[in-house]
Amino acid sequence: MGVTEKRAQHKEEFRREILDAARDLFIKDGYEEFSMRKLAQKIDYSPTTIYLYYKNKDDLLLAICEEFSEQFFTHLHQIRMLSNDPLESLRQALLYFTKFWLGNPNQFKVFFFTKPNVYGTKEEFMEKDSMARDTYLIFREMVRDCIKTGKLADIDAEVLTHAFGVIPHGLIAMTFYSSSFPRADSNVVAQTLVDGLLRGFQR
Amino acid sequence: MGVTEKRAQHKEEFRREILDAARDLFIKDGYEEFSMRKLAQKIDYSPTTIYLYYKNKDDLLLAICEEFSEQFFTHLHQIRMLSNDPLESLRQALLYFTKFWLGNPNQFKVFFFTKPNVYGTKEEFMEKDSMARDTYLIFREMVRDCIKTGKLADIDAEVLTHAFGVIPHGLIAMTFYSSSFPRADSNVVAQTLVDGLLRGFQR
DNA sequence: ATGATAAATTAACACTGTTAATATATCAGA
DNA sequence: TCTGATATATTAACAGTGTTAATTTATCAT
Repeated sequence: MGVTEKRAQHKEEFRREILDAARDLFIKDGYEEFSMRKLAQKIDYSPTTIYLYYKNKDDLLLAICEEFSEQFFTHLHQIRMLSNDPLESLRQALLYFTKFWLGNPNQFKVFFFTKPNVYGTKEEFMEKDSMARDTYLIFREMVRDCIKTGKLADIDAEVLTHAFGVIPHGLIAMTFYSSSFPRADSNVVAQTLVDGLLRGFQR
Repeated sequence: MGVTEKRAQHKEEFRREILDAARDLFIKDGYEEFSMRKLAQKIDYSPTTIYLYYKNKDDLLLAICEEFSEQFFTHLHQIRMLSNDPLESLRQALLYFTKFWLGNPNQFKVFFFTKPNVYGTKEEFMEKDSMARDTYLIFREMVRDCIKTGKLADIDAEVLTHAFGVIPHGLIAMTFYSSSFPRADSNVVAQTLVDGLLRGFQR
């Protein structure tokens, strides 16, 4: 192995090391606690060193998001394959997301509440290849499956996808951000909402 | 008028002046741009002067929230009085919130996405008298109206209130925070969601 | 005019993400 | 092994945040 290759490999290893530390810090101490300086301290390097491996904070957060998106995609894929009832698949997908994010609030925060958004604009998200985009696309396909097979009302698929997305999104956002406002048990509300909405859109 | 009263009055006037400037800065330049230092500059005082009139940033934000909550409460009250159909009232209330917040994203942000929450914990919110609490209570009452009159399924009122709250909440949060992800027209989705959910919960 | 009180200010602290300039380590070729 | 180049890491700095303590300035009754 040439020296340039060895260098490249080492660089890749270090990138991973930083990413792992970042994910740990993120999950353990939370989004609010995360900072480049704290990450630097954790990996025993100066804060600026990180910038040699990741363009900036967003770049690092994006890498974390992509890791999780891979999980999402794989899971949705399985759900879709395992059942012949597209309505049941969609229900499971919705409950999967709510359950996952209820258990990983910080991950939810990076994903949806980073300013500016880690995935850029709506257009950039759709143009650039990413696991997050693939996840969105397969989710939309699951909604389309329901419409095509006549399980759901023939409403515009984009609208319906968006509408269903609101459920886990709103629920988690409410649970973790709007903690002042009275709330019932999140899991119960999730079940109720998913059931209610699927019933409401059935034709 | 005694001098102490004049002083007190002046103090109250100044509090208002700060509040007005704060609201302006907030609505115009947005939540992210708002800072105590910028507010101070706007009213031509030093940053620390504000602290003589408001305990801290949260205290100031709370005051803004209460102003808006008064609007909410009044509006919900009207809606409830004007119609005999509780289901229609609830529908209007939900659309009112979505519409209001779509037009006032920054207000939504203070309300639900301030860390720590301006209204404190769930318990503090329910114990302490506030316009926000009154708004929540009347909204819950509207949900109860629907259940009592048999318009909605007999599900726990807290759960149902929470579930309905998720709709405007999730929709706005998605629109303004998760701007990377593909979205259909927010107003269309709002209509679709409210209709769908009300249908799903009808008995 | 003096002394007390109220009001406003300056200085400071401990943070944040990020850049430019600088120092240190690594390694190929002479 | 010494030199020069390159890659890597560090320090110093900027402009910003909310907030507190100490200090100055203004107001007003005696």
